[in-house]
Amino acid sequence: MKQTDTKTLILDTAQDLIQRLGVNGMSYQDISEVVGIRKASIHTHFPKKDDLLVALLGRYSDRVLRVVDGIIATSDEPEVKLRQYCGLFEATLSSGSQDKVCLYAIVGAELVTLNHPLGEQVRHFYRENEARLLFILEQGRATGDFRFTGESQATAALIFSLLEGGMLIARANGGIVQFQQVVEQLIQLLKG
Amino acid sequence: MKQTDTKTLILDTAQDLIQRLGVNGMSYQDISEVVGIRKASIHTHFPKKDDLLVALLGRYSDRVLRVVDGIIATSDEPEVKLRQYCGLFEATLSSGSQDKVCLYAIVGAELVTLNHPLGEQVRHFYRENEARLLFILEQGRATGDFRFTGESQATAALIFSLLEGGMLIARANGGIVQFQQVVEQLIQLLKG
DNA sequence: GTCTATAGCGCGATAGAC
DNA sequence: GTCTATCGCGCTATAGAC
Repeated sequence: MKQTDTKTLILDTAQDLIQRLGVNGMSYQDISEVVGIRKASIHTHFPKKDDLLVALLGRYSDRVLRVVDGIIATSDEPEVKLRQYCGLFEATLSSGSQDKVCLYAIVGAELVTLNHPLGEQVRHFYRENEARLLFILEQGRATGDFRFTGESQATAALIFSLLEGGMLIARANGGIVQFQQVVEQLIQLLKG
Repeated sequence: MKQTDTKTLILDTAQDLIQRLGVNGMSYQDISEVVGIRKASIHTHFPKKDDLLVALLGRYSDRVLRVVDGIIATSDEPEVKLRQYCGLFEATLSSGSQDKVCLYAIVGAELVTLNHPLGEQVRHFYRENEARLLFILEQGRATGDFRFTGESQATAALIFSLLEGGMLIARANGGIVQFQQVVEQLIQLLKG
């Protein structure tokens, strides 16, 4: 297994910084100070900042969706699957440096300032997550775990909006405890 | 009634720009091009950028909370009040320039990059909104309009997170129609 | 692949004329 | 109150030595 090469170190650092400061709040200089190389050297690995962002968003999306697919593939009850899915977001909120939110929550807020194809990557991540939530919800309705009325698709969008927004709100006010309570309340509402 | 003086024009323009681009994506130069004065002239009204931001966040918060208090003060059913509250966010999404979200959603995403006392203003806005949602929810439980189980406080945080996050998600994917469907689904869940 | 050095630009902010 | 002009800074990005 390859050790953490410089390219990976740059991506890891950039991800941490963006999850706290946003794309427009992070610079190559910030990365260089953490990684321990000069900012000019970063351009060797990612010539343009957009090159770095494309790679970073792709890696993050791939990782998350792979884990989510793993959760869905289990034989656990739908409620357990949903709790595990929400747990991914909760883990992000408390991992590594403080004040971190989902990468795609903060990048989504900066959507209008992004160049192609970054906006499309954001849309793709949102759609893929909602599709997986839809699957869990319909499975839960079939088993009787969930008893809510209305459209499953709208409920999937509701949950995803809630999780992404919840991280931003919790970071500013209430912290991880409030986030956990919100998730628990969501489960209660879905169980009717 | 005083005409739209330059100071108000600057605030209006800055608000529109920030709701689309964020604080770190908007500049005095951007404002000057819309208002039609030189960027140096903006410093006459708001010497530092933070001065402008403090004034803007204060004005926005005051306006929203005043409207919300008006909604609460009516004799409408709690469900109607909640729909009107959510309607405020929906109206923002489709008002003026496209791709706008709640000012405090995008500023909240940039929270870590803000200087004092901007972070505290963000927290205040979130708390005040959750408090008003809590009032509506408990009134709805008392009247029987809402039949959900669990904590009202967590549910208030849930709704607020959902609305702020929903605007960001809807702007990127799904648009105002999805936002409306999510709100409708929320009401369904609360009515049990 | 990393370094030094620098170009070129946009930013917030200030000085001083009108 | 608005203007022109400019400062100083941080940013992305590039050139060229090692």
